[in-house]
Amino acid sequence: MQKNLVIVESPAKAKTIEKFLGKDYKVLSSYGHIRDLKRKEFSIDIAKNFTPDYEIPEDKKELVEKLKAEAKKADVVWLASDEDREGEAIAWHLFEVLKLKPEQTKRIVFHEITKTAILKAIENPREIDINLVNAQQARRILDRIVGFELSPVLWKKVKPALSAGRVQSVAVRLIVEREREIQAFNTEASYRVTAVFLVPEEDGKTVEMKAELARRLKTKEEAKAFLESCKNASFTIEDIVKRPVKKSPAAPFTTSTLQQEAARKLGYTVAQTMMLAQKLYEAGLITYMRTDSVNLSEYATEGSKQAIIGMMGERYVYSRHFTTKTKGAQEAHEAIRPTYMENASVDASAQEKRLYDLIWKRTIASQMADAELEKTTATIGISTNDDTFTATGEVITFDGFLRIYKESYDDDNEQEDESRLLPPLKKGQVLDYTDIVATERFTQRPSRYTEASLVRKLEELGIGRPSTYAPTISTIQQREYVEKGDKPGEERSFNKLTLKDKAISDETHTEVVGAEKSKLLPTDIGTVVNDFLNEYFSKILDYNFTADIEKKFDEVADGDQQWTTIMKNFYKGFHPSVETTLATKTEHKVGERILGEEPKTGKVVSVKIGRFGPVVQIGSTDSEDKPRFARLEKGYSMETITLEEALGLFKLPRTVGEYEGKPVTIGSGRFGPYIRHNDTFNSLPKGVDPMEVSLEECIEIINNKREAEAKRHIKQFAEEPELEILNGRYGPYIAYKGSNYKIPKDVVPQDLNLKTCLDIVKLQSEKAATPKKPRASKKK
DNA sequence: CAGTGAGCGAGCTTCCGCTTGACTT
Repeated sequence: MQKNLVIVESPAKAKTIEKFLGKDYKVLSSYGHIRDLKRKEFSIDIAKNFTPDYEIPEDKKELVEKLKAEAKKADVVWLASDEDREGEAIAWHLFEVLKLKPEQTKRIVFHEITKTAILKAIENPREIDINLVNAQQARRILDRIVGFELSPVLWKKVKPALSAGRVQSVAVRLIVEREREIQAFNTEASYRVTAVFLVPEEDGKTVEMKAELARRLKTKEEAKAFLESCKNASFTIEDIVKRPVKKSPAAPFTTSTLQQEAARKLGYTVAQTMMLAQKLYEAGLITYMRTDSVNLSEYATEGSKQAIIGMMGERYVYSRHFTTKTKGAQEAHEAIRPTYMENASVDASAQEKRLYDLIWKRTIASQMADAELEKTTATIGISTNDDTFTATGEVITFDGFLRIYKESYDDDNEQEDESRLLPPLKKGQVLDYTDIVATERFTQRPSRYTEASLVRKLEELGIGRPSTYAPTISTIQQREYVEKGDKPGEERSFNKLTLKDKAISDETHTEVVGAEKSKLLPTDIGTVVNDFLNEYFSKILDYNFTADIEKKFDEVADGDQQWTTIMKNFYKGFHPSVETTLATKTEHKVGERILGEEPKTGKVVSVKIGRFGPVVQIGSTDSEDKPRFARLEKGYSMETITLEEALGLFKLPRTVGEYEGKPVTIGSGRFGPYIRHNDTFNSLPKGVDPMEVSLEECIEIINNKREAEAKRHIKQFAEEPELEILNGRYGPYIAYKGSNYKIPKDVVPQDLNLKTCLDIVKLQSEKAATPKKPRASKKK
């Protein structure tokens, strides 16, 4: 007979807690929410005060049955989900679904998973906070209304299977607007002047010292005049200022900052980071990885302190308590930190190790002393004018936390290295120069978002939660609103004036600027959808929408406001805009652009979003003959394509000749240009121009493919024609009755006989045949 | 993967936030 049942959200947490609580407690996990609005239906009865229609999803039914059975057996059920809006709702759904009785149910919360914290929580149970639950219901229902009313508008007006939502649509807006800012950006040039002075040292040698003119010069004439004035000038040190500077460590990791630093320092995508962190968490090596809190438990600060003293001594310790500044943070967990601070490294995969190392260092550094630096600024006067040069140097007098960890920034490569030391200088000292250079510099356009910098921006706006940053980024890419890609830089020439040996030289140099790798770029579809939503649903796309509505959810949580009132007010404004948008008949399709006329026929040439993406169309539907279509190939965008380029897309398919009595044609399909011959399709390799490719080249490609196809079949057995050894993308494998089986590495596939093949099949199908319920999601 | 698309027609697509699986031929 079980006395106590404790339910938490995560199974890893359950395992740990069970150890602390002993025999009288059974600890199970709910695996997050156990009930939600129906997946495929609207599930909200607007007329009945927004009554939600909840259901237990298919893949949760077995679990819920188990929880029900265990709850029945227990005297007391402790609902120990997280202490935030979602956690409270999970507790409430459990209470409802498991049909718990109030007198047998206790709601408890704890912020750290230690024995004392949990025992303390058990001593201080409370009841479910229905206001907090209602705030969650309001959040959930509002998101469903927005998503399920807006998306169908897009299906009708733009393209089927698109989506819109409170979070994803704003994420897309950020990316589209950044792209527009970049297009509209005007660079301004100015001249930056640097000088190299010679400073004599005590031993008679001289060292070079770099200095920069305190202001920038606007024009080439101005720069030239300035250098001219320096020709016969003398340079004197007018002032030397030394001042101490302190640097403090960054706060411990939250989900968002971990994603950013792992991207900058380790090159991980946000999804990768989360996957590795999950592994570390499940292995008990780090605390929970989805958090917006920078708080460390006392256990962690104490552990850090001991580790720092042990490694570096007392002087390096400085206990700090960080507080969250993030909008809408709910702080149900600790910051992300190592479970045990004494573990400087762990036994895990190479990638996991690197992530752990980052987390360990960041945590330790957050509990370390400030770094102390001495910054020296020398001002150098010019005898012939009022301008001054400044030389700066920096020395670290005490490394403090920098000994362990230095935070990275997105524009690190742009930053000048100031960590150099100035040579010994005296006030009044006169210096010679070796050269003075005026270089033309340009203002920089904003840079495109990376996955991680988009996460940072979303968090700053209070949009999205730690558990959704990675999924949101994947959604907007799946919908093809955004794609990750590179932008080549542009060549730009700049002017450089050098004063050396009392002569001024004038040179033009070139540089490549603005090259970007793995950035988020808006697609045509993303741009069209964004502009459409922004025009008709500007309120939802407003960067402050989430923050404003969150304030109202907080009022609900505090009991100052009915959740249904919030919904009524929102719906009153929102729903009519959906109705009118649907009713609005427009002459042109959303995003359509007329390019001109086809010279031969005079038919209208336009670009628009078709059923399968952006297309060029010649002719209209109301004319007698059907319009012709061509996909927009990569490299073209609806906003910039010209009439000539658009017409060029209709040059395919073209016939290049005949081979084996059958025509060879070049076409352009969903996956790029291809050669069609005798009902076979052969992709054209990259770099081959589909307009220029010759018949001979095509024949070679066709034959190569045939050869590869022939090599695909390694072996087959007369006794069992259904079994084949094939060569695939991942090497040789066995294909048998519609399934594929891996061939062990130490086996030469040619040497396999039928029996060993069947053994492999048998072995692997047994392994795979863990009798789990079939996956709910079906693939098309 | 599959190389399509103005209308005969049915039915489908979609949100955000909480969790971890089952897949890697």
